[in-house]
Amino acid sequence: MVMERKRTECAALPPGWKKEEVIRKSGLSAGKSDVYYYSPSGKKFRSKPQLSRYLGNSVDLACFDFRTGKMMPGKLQKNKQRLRHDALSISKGGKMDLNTTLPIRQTASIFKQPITKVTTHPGNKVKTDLQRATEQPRQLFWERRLKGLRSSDVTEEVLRTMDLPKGLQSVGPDSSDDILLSAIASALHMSSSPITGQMSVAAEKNPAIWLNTSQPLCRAFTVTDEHISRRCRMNTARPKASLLLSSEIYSPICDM
DNA sequence: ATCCTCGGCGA
DNA sequence: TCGCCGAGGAT
Repeated sequence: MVMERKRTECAALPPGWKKEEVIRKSGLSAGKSDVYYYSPSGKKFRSKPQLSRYLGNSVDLACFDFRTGKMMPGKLQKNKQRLRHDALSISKGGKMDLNTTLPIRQTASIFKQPITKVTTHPGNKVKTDLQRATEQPRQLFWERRLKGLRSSDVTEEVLRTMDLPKGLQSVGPDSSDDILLSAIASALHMSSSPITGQMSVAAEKNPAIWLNTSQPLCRAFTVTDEHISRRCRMNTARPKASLLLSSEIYSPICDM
């Protein structure tokens, strides 16, 4: 007979996290117990440091008691954040777990090593630049993977694709309007800085070298007063909440 | 290969 | 004593 073990939802952690307590049944430590936690994706955690590393700053475990699974106010113990090899977070299903803390190598490597993030390096222009040190590397033309993606509403019907204004022109290989649309929509979401398109003239001739990966694959464009006034007139005609994503963010594009 | 379990080290 | 994690055995 197989002993079923209860994994109980842990209220102190984000939804989906389960806790399990296993009693040791033999050996010198018989009668003692081990506590494990399971992420929503099924990855097993067997210590507080391991859990802390995984959740990062999104959850403050300072007063979290690993054994009981409850927050214990007034229990401010030290919580050092060592980086060790279980940073490689492929879960049981073979899928990469989401929400892993940043400075950790997520790509496959025969060496299970964390990334040492150097943010202070006098004399080195690049690494001293906080913007660049924080920025994740991006694949050139990564937008191509967005090809074919369509938005849909709750009834699963594919919504009308948005038309791009003639002023926007694509740059790079495999240039098509649907990729460009996805790229711009993505850029608006991901970046807090202005979307300008590819400013460098060289990017048009040799995008593989001159491409600015934080900008969408389109030529530099300008928005005129004419665009904006037309935009305002369209406002009242737009159907409400037709997109799951924020229509406010998309609106400058779809009707311009 | 992964998973489970208990030993054993260090705080 | 307890938390953490290595490592051997199980699967």
